[in-house]
Amino acid sequence: MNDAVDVFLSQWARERPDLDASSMGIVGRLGRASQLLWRGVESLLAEEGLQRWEFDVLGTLRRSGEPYSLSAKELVSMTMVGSAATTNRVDRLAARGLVTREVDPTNRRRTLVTLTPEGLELVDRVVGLHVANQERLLGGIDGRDRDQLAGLLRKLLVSLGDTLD
Amino acid sequence: MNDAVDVFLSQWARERPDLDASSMGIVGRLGRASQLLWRGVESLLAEEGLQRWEFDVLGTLRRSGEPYSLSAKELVSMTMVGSAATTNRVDRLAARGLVTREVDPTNRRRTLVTLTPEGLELVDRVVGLHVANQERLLGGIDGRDRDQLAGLLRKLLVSLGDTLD
DNA sequence: ATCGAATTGTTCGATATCGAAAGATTAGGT
DNA sequence: ACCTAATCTTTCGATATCGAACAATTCGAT
Repeated sequence: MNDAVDVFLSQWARERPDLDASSMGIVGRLGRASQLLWRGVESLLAEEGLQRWEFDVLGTLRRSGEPYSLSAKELVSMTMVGSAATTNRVDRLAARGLVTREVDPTNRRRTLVTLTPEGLELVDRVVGLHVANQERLLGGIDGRDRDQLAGLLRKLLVSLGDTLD
Repeated sequence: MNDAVDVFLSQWARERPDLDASSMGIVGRLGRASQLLWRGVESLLAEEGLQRWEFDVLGTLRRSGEPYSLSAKELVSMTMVGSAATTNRVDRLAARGLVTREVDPTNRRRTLVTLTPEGLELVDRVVGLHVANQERLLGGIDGRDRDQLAGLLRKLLVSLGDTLD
């Protein structure tokens, strides 16, 4: 059984036999797998009335622990999206009543974003479904392979400098 | 050494110990690794005056072989981007003189997109640098791990249904 | 106390994407 | 031949993002 990247690689091998395309295969498969997995994630979230970016923000607040409150800056660094997009996201979540936005009284430059009870209830319910769904999406590879994959990805990430300061 | 996903996972483990977050770890690491690798790819392409989507289209035409010509529909299916975006991309590449757009005389519903000599020269030069760059980006993991990773990703992709018709 | 630099968020303009509707062409059945 | 359905591409409106410019606040040195 071939995957879509096999075709990609054989085309390059035919057209440019001078190049060793094996590293293209890894980068290509990583991107492709990530894309397909996230598509599966999005489809579950959509059933619960959430977009991926919404779950991203709500989940970030939730996993930060009580009082489920982060500054805009912290959200930026934890979600890997820019400050402009974060402003926009918080606007829309606040409009849905899932978070509140308030000025931090101890430092009025900061905006505190906090889960509302509705937001907390929603994210706590959806995260369970989300985990089960990811389990299902990975169902095609068994536990041993899964551990191996996790380990290799971790090694790759560390080598790419994906560490926290 | 921890990667950024370790923190993510330990936060969830603290807040929701009832959930088994290991599958979240795989999906998260895949997405993260893919993001970081593509960032490295983009940075090389930018040095050559190309954006990722441009290389994506030019490379797709190049690897299709002579006469380096595909219909818009074929481009859509090979690049995984919608038809509206493809129209837009071809517009801009044609404006740069890297491809031509012509109506297929044998079926005037079809638009044929073809590499110009300039486009061919460019993509043939850049793809070599691109491959070397990907080799560099993956430099942190050795050959054995790389093969293992490629195999696992391939298995995952097949299980996700990423096959060609 | 006050001025300039640093920090934090928001606004603005540009960019790229998608889905749905529309336009143009071809194929198929009668 | 003709009409309808199918195919292929483009257009349009909506969405989400980014970087740079801007505004507000705080910090630090004098």
